[in-house]
Amino acid sequence: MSELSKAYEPQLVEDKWYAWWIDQGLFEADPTSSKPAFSIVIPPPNVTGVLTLGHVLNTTLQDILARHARQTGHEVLWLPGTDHAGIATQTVVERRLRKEEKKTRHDLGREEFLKRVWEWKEKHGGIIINQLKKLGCSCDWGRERFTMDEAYARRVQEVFVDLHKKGLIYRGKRMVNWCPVSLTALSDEEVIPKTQKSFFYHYKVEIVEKPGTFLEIATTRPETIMADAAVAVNPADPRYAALIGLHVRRPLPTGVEVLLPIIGDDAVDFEFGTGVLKVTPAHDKTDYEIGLRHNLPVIDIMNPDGTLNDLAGEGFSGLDRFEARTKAVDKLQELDLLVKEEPHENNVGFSERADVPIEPRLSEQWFLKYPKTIEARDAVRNHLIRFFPDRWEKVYDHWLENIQDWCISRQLWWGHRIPVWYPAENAIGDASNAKCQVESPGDGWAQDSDVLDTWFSSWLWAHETMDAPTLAKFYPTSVLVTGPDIIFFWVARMIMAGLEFTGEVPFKNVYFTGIIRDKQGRKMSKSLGNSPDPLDLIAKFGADGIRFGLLRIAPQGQDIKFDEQQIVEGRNFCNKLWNACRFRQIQGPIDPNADPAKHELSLFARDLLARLDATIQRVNEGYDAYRFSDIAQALYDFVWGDFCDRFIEVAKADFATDTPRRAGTLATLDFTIKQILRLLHPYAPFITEELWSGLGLGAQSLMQSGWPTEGGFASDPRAALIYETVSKTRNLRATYGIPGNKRLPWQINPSTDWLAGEHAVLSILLHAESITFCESAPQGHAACPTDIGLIYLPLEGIIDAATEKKRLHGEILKVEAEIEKVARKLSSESFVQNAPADVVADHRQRQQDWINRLGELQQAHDGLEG
RNA sequence: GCGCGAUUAGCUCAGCGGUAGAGCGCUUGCUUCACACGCAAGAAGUCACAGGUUCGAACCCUGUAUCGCGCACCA
Repeated sequence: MSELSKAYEPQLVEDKWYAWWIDQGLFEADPTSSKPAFSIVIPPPNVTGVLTLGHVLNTTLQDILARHARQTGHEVLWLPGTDHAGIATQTVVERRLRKEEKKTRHDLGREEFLKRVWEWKEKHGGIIINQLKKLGCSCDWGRERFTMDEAYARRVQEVFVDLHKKGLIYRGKRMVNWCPVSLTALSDEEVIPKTQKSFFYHYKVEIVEKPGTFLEIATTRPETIMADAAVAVNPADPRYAALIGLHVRRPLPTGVEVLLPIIGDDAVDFEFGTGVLKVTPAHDKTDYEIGLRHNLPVIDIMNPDGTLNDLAGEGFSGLDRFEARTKAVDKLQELDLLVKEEPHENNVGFSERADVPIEPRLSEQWFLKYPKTIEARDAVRNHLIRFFPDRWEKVYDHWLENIQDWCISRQLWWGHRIPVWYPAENAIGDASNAKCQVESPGDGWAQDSDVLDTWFSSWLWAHETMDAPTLAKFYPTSVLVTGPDIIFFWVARMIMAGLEFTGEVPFKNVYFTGIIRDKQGRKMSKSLGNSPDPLDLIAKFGADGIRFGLLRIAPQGQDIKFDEQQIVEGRNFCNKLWNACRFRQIQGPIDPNADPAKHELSLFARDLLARLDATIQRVNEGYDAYRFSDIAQALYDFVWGDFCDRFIEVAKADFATDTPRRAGTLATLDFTIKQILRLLHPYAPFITEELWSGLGLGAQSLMQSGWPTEGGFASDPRAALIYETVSKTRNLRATYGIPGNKRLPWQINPSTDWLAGEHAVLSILLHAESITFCESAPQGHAACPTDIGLIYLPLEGIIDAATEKKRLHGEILKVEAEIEKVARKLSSESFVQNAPADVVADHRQRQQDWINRLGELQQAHDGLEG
């Protein structure tokens, strides 16, 4: 083959290999295969979304698992697809419509609007999928699914009908979380509490039966005074208990006299505020419940869009809720009822999508009483499903323990229409004569106008994306890789759905990724503009660079502070590997079947192969424990440190002249490169495939070449002694400002008998002009004690005696400190008596080694003049 | 309020009972025939704080502080 280029250029090879993999059908899952199954369903990204770093992390992890599974002999299904993302997608299309045509969805009508959304989906739906391909994802694309595919959508509706039949789905008038911007109900999980700096407004109301006596009330929402139906105190509160049964005058709206009863209710905390609570059943969840207990009227003063209606009275009607708040305060001031405004921090629920405070609102919605909650809890508690990291088990359990019914209807158009039919258009919402079935009962029947929560379709994703043979082979899936932010939205619900509709858990393991943050620790977000475009990064550094770089800093379940530098390092690592292979290529033809065991090997080769074994073991352990950054680090250390920095450098000695070691060293290189490429392939699929092919290691894809097993090589500690010695001599050079490229005449008085055999290697590593072995200290030389003996350099013209004395003195101080440390430990009776014998022996040995070294240094030091 | 994470070199993070580590950055020297996306050497840390367990603690236990994240009806 042609010679490799000087630097790895990912742009030139990535597309080619991806097309080839597809062409070879390597990502296709065969349900009839006899191999053990390994399966993952992708967490479906929003159909109109674009790739974020979060996706990169998430899908790279899945790709690593999928490729690793293929290499270890599994039949792999990685099932891709997208989610219709109800609110998100509808909002995008509506915004566009407003901008470009100055129209609302109501101007178009339901049918026409949905046509537009589908058009939008067709246009933008493929973007993220293509981006995943750029990343190298090995999904079985022929099985791509969409949550609104015809068959899938039908199943969603069938599931609704089924649960309705079982009595788990019901329609009810409840307090729900209402988003005044999206104009729909939301589930509790879609409400994000945010701490707000607001005000506590204290105002007073007169007690009707005791003119001139006032009660002081503290509220954060004075704009709802007009909807108050009572004033509540705790019956156990001595300050107010006697007032229960009396009445107060409601200050707003002005112009009408409304008397509110003073009621007693345990829900009132008398420590909080003034201990007097204004009860607003229409606009607060707690107040609604109090209202139910006391039979209070529900006075709804708000329109769906958050403006006030006519019941709010003159001057408030039509105002936005926040304008109304200011105005209500002014009004109280005018009436001389405002006592004070106090700065106050409180938690306000925000709509996840629209990012505005939600309104608690009484409304008719469809609710689901979750099925299989007990079984779902047990499945995780008894480790039928394992969470990685396991701390999420507690979070999951706690949520299920306190689970509330799920509001599943949405007042949107984009989504799965609720399969409930009413006898006439004007009867919509009246459950009394409704029919719950997928098909229309016939002419004259009108379908419920609402759609289902998006998660009511995605909770079926693990099984409804598969046909019968696929289910038989690949379900339950092996592992789910997702973010902990959707543990309730998706993970928990999928477990319940799996148990309810398949009788099995949907997956065996769940790996929760961390969340990617910027350098300052903030979440990536569009508005902050701190979210780099992964496509730019791929273009700049290659898909392998971003994959490896990101994975190396993504420890299990810990949030990740993103820094482009990490991607640079990933790219550099790829280039390092590339050049190591290039070095090998320059030495001559490669033997794809090289077997180092068949050769006489240098001690360095044996040491390298032992380290390769250790690396294989580290990597395997990493996969078992889902410790992905450990795997990346193990490979980085081995490739860069053991292979390049050490072995390739000593190998140069074997290639400089035609030595008997040459064949063994070549075989070791070939074998090790082969194993490295296999081990690294899941993390860096493109470059490894390119090298595999380029070096002629196999005609088949690397993906099909199996997984390395440990070769059982024993390490050779002599290698480390040489490497350390070389380090010492380089330090010597640095101390005297002797450039690395200056050749030096070394003399060595060896302390071992095997050193002479390594003459050529030492010559290269020490960058020697000559190396001679001696048996005693030569005249006029400085001595450097090392693990393999005393090494000498001439003083004349190279070493300055005074500087060398100083350097040695520095070393002596360090060694003395070490001796002191070990001695202190060994002098402790209790340590010697209680510590395990081998630990004590270890310390003794260390002490002896340091003492010996000290002696040598002392001698070298004292032997110098000056 | 309850729960969960984090706190180790300037930065990003490993290490989780037996001599404090890596990469980047920094300083210095190298166009040494794979790689300057590189090589080599070096400086740099009372492992947040206080107690405890242990022969021995960055690591285990108990508190405290700071930051972050969940959960909870506190108006």
